[in-house]
Amino acid sequence: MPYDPARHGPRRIVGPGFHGKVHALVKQVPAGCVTTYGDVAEALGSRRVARQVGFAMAAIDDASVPWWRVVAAGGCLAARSVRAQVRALRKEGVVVKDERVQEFASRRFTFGD
DNA sequence: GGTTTGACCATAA
DNA sequence: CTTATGGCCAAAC
Repeated sequence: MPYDPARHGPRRIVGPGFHGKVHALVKQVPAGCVTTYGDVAEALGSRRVARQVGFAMAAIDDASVPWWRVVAAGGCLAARSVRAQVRALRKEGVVVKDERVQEFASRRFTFGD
């Protein structure tokens, strides 16, 4: 039985601890730049929580978090709606080709480094 | 409180 | 290039 908001209530937009941190970091990414799940994970402590970062992104149901600036390692797009992500990125001047961010290295945004 | 599930990543073959 | 595998862990159920 899938999740039914009508009966189980709304999902937490800004979840506890982990989600909150992920969202906060993603909001720090300036327009025209991209970051990776791994980088966000590393900023949170371990690269290995990259999955959870993705999970946190999936929980986003709000436009306040620029989720489209988060891509997979190597500049690959891995969002659920790659189409929408490409559109959003190109709108900000990011060149995307074949689900790959061009000039990824220079467009990459790092948090603590 | 155990099981399932994920928008991942690095490594190996 | 592809496929397989292990790892890690929060949140949902």
